[in-house]
Amino acid sequence: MQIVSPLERSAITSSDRVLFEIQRAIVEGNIVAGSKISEPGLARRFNVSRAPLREALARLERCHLIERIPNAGARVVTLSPEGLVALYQLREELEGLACRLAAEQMPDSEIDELRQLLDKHLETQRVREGESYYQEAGDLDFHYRIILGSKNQYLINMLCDQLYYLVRMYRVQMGMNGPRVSRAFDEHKAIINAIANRDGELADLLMRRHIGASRKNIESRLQTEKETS
Amino acid sequence: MQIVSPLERSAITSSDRVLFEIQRAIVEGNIVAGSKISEPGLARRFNVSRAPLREALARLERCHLIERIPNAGARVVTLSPEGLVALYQLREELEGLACRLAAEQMPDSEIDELRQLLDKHLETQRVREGESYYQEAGDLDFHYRIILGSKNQYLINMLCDQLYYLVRMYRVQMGMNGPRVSRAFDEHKAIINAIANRDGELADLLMRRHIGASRKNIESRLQTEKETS
DNA sequence: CCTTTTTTAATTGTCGACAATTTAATGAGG
DNA sequence: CCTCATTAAATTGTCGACAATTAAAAAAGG
Repeated sequence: MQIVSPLERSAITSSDRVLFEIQRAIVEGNIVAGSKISEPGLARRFNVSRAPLREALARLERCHLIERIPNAGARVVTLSPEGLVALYQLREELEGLACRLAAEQMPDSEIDELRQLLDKHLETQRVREGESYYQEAGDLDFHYRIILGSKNQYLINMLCDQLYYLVRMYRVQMGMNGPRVSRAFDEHKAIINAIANRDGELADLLMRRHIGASRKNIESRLQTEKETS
Repeated sequence: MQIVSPLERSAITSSDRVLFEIQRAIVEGNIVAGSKISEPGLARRFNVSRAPLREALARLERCHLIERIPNAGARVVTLSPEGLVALYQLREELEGLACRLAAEQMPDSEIDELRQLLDKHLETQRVREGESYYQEAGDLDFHYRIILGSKNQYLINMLCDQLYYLVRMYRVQMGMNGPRVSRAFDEHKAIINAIANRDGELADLLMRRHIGASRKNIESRLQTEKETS
């Protein structure tokens, strides 16, 4: 089960291909956070000219995975507690809104699909105890579908095509798994129930809490990491 | 009083320059909504090669001012009631959040400045009765400052560097001015008062209403335009 | 030995040309 | 006359090279 973003569906051009490869490398830490990016270096490494590479860099900047300074170059972002808080503040609002809209817009068929998917993930989760990769994939799948269910193109673009790469980066690079998994499943269930009941207000509230809990979970990791340094 | 976005501060490279020119042309309708974009054509028109032009196009896509299809080209976005609603749904959430954060984060000095600015705008408004350009500039200035006051970099980037160009495009192309102006000033006053009182919750609520009213105002214009066609 | 200036190297931004793909035009067939 | 296939034109994507700017290294001065 690959974690594939909506954008990644179709890698048409060679600029797309290199974008996805670099994106993954940054998220997974193969290109380390905070390091400087060399255009000629990356171009050689991924066997493309600088033209498509620069286009990819522009799109990486949009996801906040790199920061560019004119005439000076680009750096991979550095993860920080402040950045994490800022990111999750936004997620709470946006995904709360997504839930409210999804409660109005999602057709019953999509809701059923999402329910089935939750059950399926729960089973594979039991089998593959402790493999955080599958947990993350399942969680992302859940959130993606609700966001898409909002049918708001700007909301979808912001979350799925921009912020979620950073969310994954925070999770992956601080090894998100741990004891919160089973609780997350229950929370997901409650959210989808609220959406099925067309109770947007409740779905909104539950999603905000859900993300808030998730944030605190990562925050504690960032804290312990800080203490041991 | 030019309407200058935070990004526009410094047009370092020639790609920046052409970006701002095209951005303005699209927002003001000099490049008509829905029209196809010709890379060679624009390159000649703005006296640059296609390399910086394409970089500018990539950044225009990020503000949702154009839509690109791989190997097919780019089109200027078309304005629609659905798009407007989706855009303002997001603004309500995001600027509501901005107010809540600003109530915590803005130093008193910034709040005072904003108050003075409001008064100044009110005066120049009385003098230049009916000039919608100054109204818009004043309104944008107000919203920008609150967003910046939130100190949340992702929020700032999304609103000021991405969505606000589209907001302006909707406003400019349907001639926003009209009878809402004086009421907007009162609403602005109430919001800044709530922030000064460090009442984030109230500021949040007031901003949501303020934007909701603004949305309905534009919606009615889009409606009448539809009826006369 | 440290600071400042000059020189060098490297990197970024821009250009023009070519290759690949798509769109438009042309022609053949029904 | 319309539809489909083929060809031609135009547009997009990619490449390598040059110009401009910035960062690093070396040299001069205190």
